[in-house]
Amino acid sequence: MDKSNAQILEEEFLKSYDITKFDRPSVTVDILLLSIIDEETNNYRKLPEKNLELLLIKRLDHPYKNKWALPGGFVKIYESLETTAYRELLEETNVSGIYLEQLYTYGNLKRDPRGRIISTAYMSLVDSQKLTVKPGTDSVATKWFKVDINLINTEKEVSDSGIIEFKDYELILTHNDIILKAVIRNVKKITGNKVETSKEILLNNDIAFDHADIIQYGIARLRNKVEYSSIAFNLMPSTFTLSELQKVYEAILDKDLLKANFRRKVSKMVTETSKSTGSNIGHKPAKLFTFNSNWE
Amino acid sequence: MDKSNAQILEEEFLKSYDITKFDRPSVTVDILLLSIIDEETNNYRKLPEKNLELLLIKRLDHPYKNKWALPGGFVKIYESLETTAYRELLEETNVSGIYLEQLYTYGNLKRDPRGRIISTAYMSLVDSQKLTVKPGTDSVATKWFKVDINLINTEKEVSDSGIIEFKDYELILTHNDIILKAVIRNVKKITGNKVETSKEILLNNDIAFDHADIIQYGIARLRNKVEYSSIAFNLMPSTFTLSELQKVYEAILDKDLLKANFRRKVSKMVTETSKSTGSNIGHKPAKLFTFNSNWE
DNA sequence: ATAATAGTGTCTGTAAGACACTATAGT
DNA sequence: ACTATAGTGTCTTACAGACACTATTAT
Repeated sequence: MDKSNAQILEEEFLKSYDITKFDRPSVTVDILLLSIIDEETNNYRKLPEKNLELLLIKRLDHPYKNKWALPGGFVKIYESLETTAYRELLEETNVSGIYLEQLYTYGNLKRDPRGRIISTAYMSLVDSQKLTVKPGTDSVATKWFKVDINLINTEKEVSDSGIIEFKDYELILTHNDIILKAVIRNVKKITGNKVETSKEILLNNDIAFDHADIIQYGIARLRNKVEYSSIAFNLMPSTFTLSELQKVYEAILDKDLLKANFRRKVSKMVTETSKSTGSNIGHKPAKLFTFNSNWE
Repeated sequence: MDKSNAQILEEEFLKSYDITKFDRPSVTVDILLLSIIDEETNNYRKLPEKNLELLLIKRLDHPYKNKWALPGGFVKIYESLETTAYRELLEETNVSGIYLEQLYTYGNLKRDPRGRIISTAYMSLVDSQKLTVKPGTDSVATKWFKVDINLINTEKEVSDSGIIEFKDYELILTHNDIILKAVIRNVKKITGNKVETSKEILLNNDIAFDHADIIQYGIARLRNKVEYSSIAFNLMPSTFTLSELQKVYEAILDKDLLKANFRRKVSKMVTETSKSTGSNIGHKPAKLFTFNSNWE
């Protein structure tokens, strides 16, 4: 009886509560869609190099007209954030059920000139073989860009009040002749016991909004996660050779790995199949593996 | 000339663009404010036990009237997410400049009965000695709860389509006689190469909204981060003994650590001072240390 | 034979975990 | 003497990194 009374009171409260009367921001979702794409090779016996690539859309309208942006859009009132992300992904790639992970929510006041817009960034990974919109054959406005991020400068300032460290990363996105560049500064401020980090875009000509920041953050997360999780398998087809897997790791980490060590590292995450790669490849065939879903 | 033309076009576009005409969600910030609080002890020569505690507010209004909730509030149109978080922290604790880290953004449709409300959760860590509102002397509606999270059940279902794993965590929050309990199920679905995770609240009587979920997520993040970062020092005063530091690690991780191993692990993160703990403590005095801001 | 990939064995150094031991203050 | 904390030394195991070596296929 008491409880049902409380329920009635709550219902009455909610009936008279009009949330729309408060001034509030808009919310969007931006998606860092990543894939591994093979480089062309003319040597039949050489394995193709693999690159980490990212989907960008050329903006046809203001603001940031003609600049390149992450796919994304407004969160509808009847959609969860994930639903919005999956809807955008389906619109851009025609694939569903792919890997999706929330990255970070960007809420600075001036990040969008249209007004107060908060954006939750997601990272999505897809095996390029599943893409119906193949790289190269896509529309004018949607292109896959090879991603390069390099640490180009570090500075350290020591003072009485603490330490300030800068790490400047150069982000280079390439699609044929189109080259987009940005420099993102990561700031680490140490005062007493407290470590504070912040970011700043030092240079950016062609990447819309704060998307250069999102890209750098997402790639850093991927590089970190690939070292201890099975996240890279989201970029692989259902069967693959260990060399292919290694090239994916190398594309993500942007460094060469030693074969023997790599194989030891992934050994528990993969299962050997009875099949091997076909013939006419000019070298020893390799065993095909699948992801070991019993890992961990 | 061309550029200024484009600028004029952009300005015109923005002038006619009214973002408020779209239906949109509201945004709040919720804060997981954590501190380490000493247990009372009657033995003068024993060091006090330390507990990880969390600030909750008893809701005086609907919805979830009389339930306990994380401090938080609506993001004002002129505030960044961080600004909102710091404002809320200042209101609750009267301390500024403390550690703050974004956790996750919760955007499910039904998470708040008042309407469509998206919430970005932050985790904040504070040295309890800095708190002006001391635990115990606080207002009726604001209390510090000891946090316990235990894995109480795991299940694994293997089928043709993949593997589903459940991990059920029991969350217990205690403040004197007040005991709040919830059970949060973490689901891991493995299909092919893809690993998908989701969460579900199985049982929850006294914790408002989806805050039990946020608490479990934040504590998991803290437990993870304490192993490889200097995050725990945000909970320490400017000088401390290694035993005190160890007790903080033990409170966070909820397990005992071996002294020699612990000291090796933190050795590079601390700097020895010339001072030691005072006298009349019934045992050998300990050296005082500070955080080594040159670490990493 | 040569070019290319496939696959394995072993050494070294570092770090984590377990455990045993010594030292010191106050009653 | 006893209680409690402070502080160090060493053994084992596991794992990451470097490197050397063998095997197989197509031209």
